[in-house]
Amino acid sequence: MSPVKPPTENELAELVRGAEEVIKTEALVERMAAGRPLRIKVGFDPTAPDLHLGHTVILNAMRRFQDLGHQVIFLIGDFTGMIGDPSGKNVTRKPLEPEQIRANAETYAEQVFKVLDQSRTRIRFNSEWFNKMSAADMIRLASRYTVARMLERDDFHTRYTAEQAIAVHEFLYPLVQGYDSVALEADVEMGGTDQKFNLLVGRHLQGQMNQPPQIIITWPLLEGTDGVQKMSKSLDNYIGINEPPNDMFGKLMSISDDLMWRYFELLSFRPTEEIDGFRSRIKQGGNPRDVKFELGIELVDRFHGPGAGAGARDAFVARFQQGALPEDIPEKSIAAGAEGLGIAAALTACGLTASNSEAFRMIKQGAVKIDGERVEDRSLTLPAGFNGILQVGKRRIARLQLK
RNA sequence: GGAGGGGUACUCAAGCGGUCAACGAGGGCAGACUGUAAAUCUGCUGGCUAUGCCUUCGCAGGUUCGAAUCCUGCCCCCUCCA
Repeated sequence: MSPVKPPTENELAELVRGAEEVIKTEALVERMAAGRPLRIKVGFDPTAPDLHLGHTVILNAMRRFQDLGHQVIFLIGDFTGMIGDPSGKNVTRKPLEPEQIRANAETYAEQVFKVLDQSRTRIRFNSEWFNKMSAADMIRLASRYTVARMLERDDFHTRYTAEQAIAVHEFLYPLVQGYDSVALEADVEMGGTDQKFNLLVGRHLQGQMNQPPQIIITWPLLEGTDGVQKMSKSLDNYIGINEPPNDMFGKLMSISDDLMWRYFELLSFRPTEEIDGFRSRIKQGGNPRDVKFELGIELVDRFHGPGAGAGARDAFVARFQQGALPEDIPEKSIAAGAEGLGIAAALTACGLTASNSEAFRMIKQGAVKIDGERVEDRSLTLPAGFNGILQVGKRRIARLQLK
């Protein structure tokens, strides 16, 4: 590996822009000054290869390190996956089949290299070293930490005081993750703020095993589109990186103005000065929506290629500012007799409502339209041969043809 | 092993023999307002062949004209003691 130049002050500032905490900054500066590529470790869950923008906060940080010449280790916790990160909801998982792990790794690769530099990334699995460990080794590892300190972990502490279950094996999770840093001789480990404890365990173990303790950088958990809770699939407040350009753009447009700045800070690669420029533009009376367009274009371009962002913006403007129907309306064709089909049944058949009951409710609330005309009558029957556009609310649309 | 507390709809949480498809809050959806913003206001939020019927309150039985509510057994969770 070629020598690496120490970062300028500005490079360092951009490197940790938005980071929650660096432990310790001096150590980071010092190690970066050494002139060798650092080993940047970040662990990922083996089961959730469906990435959303929240995951990319840390990918962006990894990319910034790579651009300065450092080496990123994308660690897939296939062994750790057997434990399940103690979040209170997870229980011990069945070990994944090797083929499944390989398939997930490939799915990861497809997605993360939209952000990461492939030439400076190594994908590793922690089963590489843990499968070779004996029970005795594991017990030795467990002896290096105390229960009292384990209970300091925020998550354990909360659950313990809230009288929720903590299984013994969950204590192994931080130890296993920490040991990964030893096995990899990590210089830096990054993770979400919820990972701080685990990352510190890595530092502790490295120190005990005569390695220089890793530097820790924690990143905030990005708020989801609701602006309050962290982005996650289960809360359905996420923006997936594989979502179609128009969906991605639309979701970004619906975030609050406050949240927009947060997204700029953590998701945009624009220099801080440029973002400050946007801020002052709005202070002088600019429409925040236009700045939000810039954010949407940048992110859609990143995941769908240059030009995709502008296309999504144009489609958005046409659809919502000019009231056009979207181009890609799902089409449904249903066989109905001469007597036609009831409106509720039709909506449900098109997947616009979950049940006939819901369809009736939607009609009652004035949410249902046929070819743009509001439906008032719940007993309306679509005649045989009907062909038109059904709508429930603003987003649920389908074209239905009765045969 | 012993004592006590608890399991209710997406989540939290009332209810403790009929008026309970189940209070309330959050979330979600829809309508109004807008920049598809956010905030706010309003409504809805089990299913159906729909002014009625069917299935839901950890699981399985039982008592009763009638049970989420009472009884029996089982499963699971928490606390304290050992």
